[in-house]
Amino acid sequence: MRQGSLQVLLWQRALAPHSGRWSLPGGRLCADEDVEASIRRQLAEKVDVRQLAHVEQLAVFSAPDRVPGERVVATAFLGLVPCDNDPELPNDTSWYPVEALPDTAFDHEAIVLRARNRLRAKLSYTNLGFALAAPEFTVSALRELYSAALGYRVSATNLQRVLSRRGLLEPTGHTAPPGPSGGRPAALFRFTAGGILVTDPFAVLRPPGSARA
Amino acid sequence: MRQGSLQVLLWQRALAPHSGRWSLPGGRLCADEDVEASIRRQLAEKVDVRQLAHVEQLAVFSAPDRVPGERVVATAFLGLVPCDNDPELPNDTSWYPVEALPDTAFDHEAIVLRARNRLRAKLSYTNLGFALAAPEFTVSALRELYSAALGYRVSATNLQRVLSRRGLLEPTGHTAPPGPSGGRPAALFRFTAGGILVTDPFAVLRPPGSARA
DNA sequence: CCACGTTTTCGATTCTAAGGCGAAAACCTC
DNA sequence: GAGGTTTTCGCCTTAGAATCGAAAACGTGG
Repeated sequence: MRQGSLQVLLWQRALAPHSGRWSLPGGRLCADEDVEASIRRQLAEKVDVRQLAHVEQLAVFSAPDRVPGERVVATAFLGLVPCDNDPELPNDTSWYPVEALPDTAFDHEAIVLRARNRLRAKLSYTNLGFALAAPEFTVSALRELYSAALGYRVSATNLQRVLSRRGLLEPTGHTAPPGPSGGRPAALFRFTAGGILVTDPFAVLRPPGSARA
Repeated sequence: MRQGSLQVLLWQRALAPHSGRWSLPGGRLCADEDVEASIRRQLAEKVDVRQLAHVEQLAVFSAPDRVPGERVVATAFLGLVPCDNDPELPNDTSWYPVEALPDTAFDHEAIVLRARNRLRAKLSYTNLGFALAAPEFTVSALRELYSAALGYRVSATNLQRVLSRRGLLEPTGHTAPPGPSGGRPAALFRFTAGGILVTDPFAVLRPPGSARA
């Protein structure tokens, strides 16, 4: 989340093929690492994004002609950077809004769209939002974050109650200063610890008599 | 679904490493195919499972030591065989209940468990069940299928209503003959066409005033 | 310092959809 | 035709999300 919109970190290719186009960070898998270790290493090498709040496998992209001249199979990952973490970026690296991508290399546009869809889906049934938010946040800020990521406006009232009911949200006791035009100071919240929690993947067709603790 | 339980197709390895153990069907990726084409080819070569009702990527397994002596990165797939399709099996191939796997090779047990979890999750919020069911089925048969796959008993009444409400189920007009002990003849249903439909991945936090068409 | 606009928060109500129960329907066998 | 079996359907309950509006807590400007 950057400047009110969902953005993706791209870097401009210097070498052929597709030199000059923008691509997702990545690189080759080494002998002593699995794919997740590899993508974390690639990110740490090229940009200062060592604290990814969340990393998960997205999909394998393996069309034989996806990279001209060479057979390359890519395992795509979805990684989330908290909005309060603004890493130093090299010149050839930049954030781009997911809805307005530049000229991308290979099949990376398709990968980005897939990642966006995965994020949208998971936002609603997990607490994945915590990976995008700052450690402490107001409900309004969280609402803007969800709205931008989901692509439609969500109700702040409902967002707070849904997340609270699920036990994902807890008040910190602090309050944020009101804006320049006044207004009641907003209470600050944080997500409860415990990593990604799937709210209820089997939401429907539950076992009988399981009134959901 | 075989004999009332969720089963997985395994074949017994003839060569080292792990000779004699049971493994998931698979093989090497060729130059002119993507991973999905590859897994379909592997299945068609080794067993008569050409009509998979559903195939989807599961995850990449890439621990450096997952296969001794050689670096092998595997893209695991989840494929579903309808319960009315009983393919001819070679001698070294067999169905095994997911809950009672034999001695498996490599990390294949973990892969199977991951696949089972994915199936369970998707059964509740997609119409993926159609890929396990016969073209026409009774609600009772569908209930048994869901119960076995999910691992707990579901109510036939509720199952029918939930699926119908979502527009995933439609009556064929035919009826199945009653069992040997009598009983009202069951109506036959089919899943509505249209491939896999995600019921509502954004189930919560919907756009305002969207009462779900 | 007091009325007014602003923003957040909280409670009450409505609405949707799943869960549960029992009666009725449609078949068998004896 | 009586009794047992299985399926089907309607009604009711319950949970949780959506909506609405009032109250709280702050600024600003007269």
